[in-house]
Amino acid sequence: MAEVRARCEEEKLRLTPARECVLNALLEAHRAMTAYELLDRLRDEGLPHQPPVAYRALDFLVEHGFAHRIERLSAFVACTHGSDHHAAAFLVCRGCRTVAESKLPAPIRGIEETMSRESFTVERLVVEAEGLCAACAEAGTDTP
Amino acid sequence: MAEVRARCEEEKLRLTPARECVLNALLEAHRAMTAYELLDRLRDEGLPHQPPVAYRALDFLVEHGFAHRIERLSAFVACTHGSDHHAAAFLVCRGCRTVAESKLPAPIRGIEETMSRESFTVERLVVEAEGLCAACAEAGTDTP
DNA sequence: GCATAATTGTAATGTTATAACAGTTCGGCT
DNA sequence: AGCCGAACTGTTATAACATTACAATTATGC
Ligand SMILES: [Zn+2]
Ligand SMILES: [Zn+2]
Ligand SMILES: [Zn+2]
Ligand SMILES: [Zn+2]
Repeated sequence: MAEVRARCEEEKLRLTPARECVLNALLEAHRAMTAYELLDRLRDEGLPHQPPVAYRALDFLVEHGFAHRIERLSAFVACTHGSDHHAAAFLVCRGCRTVAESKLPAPIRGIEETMSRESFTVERLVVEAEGLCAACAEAGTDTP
Repeated sequence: MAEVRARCEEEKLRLTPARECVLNALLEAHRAMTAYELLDRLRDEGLPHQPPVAYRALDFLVEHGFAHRIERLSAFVACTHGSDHHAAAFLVCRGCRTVAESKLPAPIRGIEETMSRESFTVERLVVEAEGLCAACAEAGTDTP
């Protein structure tokens, strides 16, 4: 959080109350949260809590690399790697919705050939592995 | 479509009218369609058209590998590779919503180490590249 | 034929996301 | 200090996507 504040100072970004509240919630949760869960948090903090408030804060956080959207969950997590808008892969537990973030250093074999064959311009790459984390696999969340 | 009918015969799957109508729509479209677009199609064909009809047909088609869900679009495409429930990567054009499917032969470098470190069990892998297809890049869909 | 499992029909509801627009605050400029 | 335009906020309304629940029907194996 201190890191984030520093980066905002440095890059002249405005970390307004709603944005800070949303980021704090994500940092504390250590798991993916939906926009509406974040709205609840905003309400608890006495901040305005109509849907656009959360979505605007999330747009800001995602745009500047402080958070990521998890497509599989229609939900959001705090970024666990400092650097700006990097490509990443996510391990998404369907049991507890925790998300582990892994840097994505290498291009993905199999996709580049199709890309070049179709001359497709990639702007964003989504890589999400859905499954069970160690704790949920142990607990048998799949076959209760 | 003939192929699909053959596989259903072989595996004793019931390709009911709603399921067939939805699959036909997807095969003809050559692009991702939402559940509600498919409901319109069902209505046009005189079939029932409440949301669960489309979602149930799509569940069937996805489960048996005849279609894929594109998370980025909350939409669905027909599978362009015959074999059953294979991993795949998708090139998703944000201009025209066409989707190119690429087989995903190799594991993704960078994600396995995190997987094993966290002892995470992967059940499904989502790989979607969002960008512009050649036609849309040409047409300048991004800066109109 | 009869039990069972799979599928269908339908209403109601829940969840996720955006459009639109008036008002306010911020930062740079003169 | 006063003004401008850009960024941001507050709010209402609505669009788009998805599921629950339950009764009714149809297929399949014995
Ligand atoms: Zn990150
Ligand atoms: Zn878990
Ligand atoms: Zn496929
Ligand atoms: Zn296109």
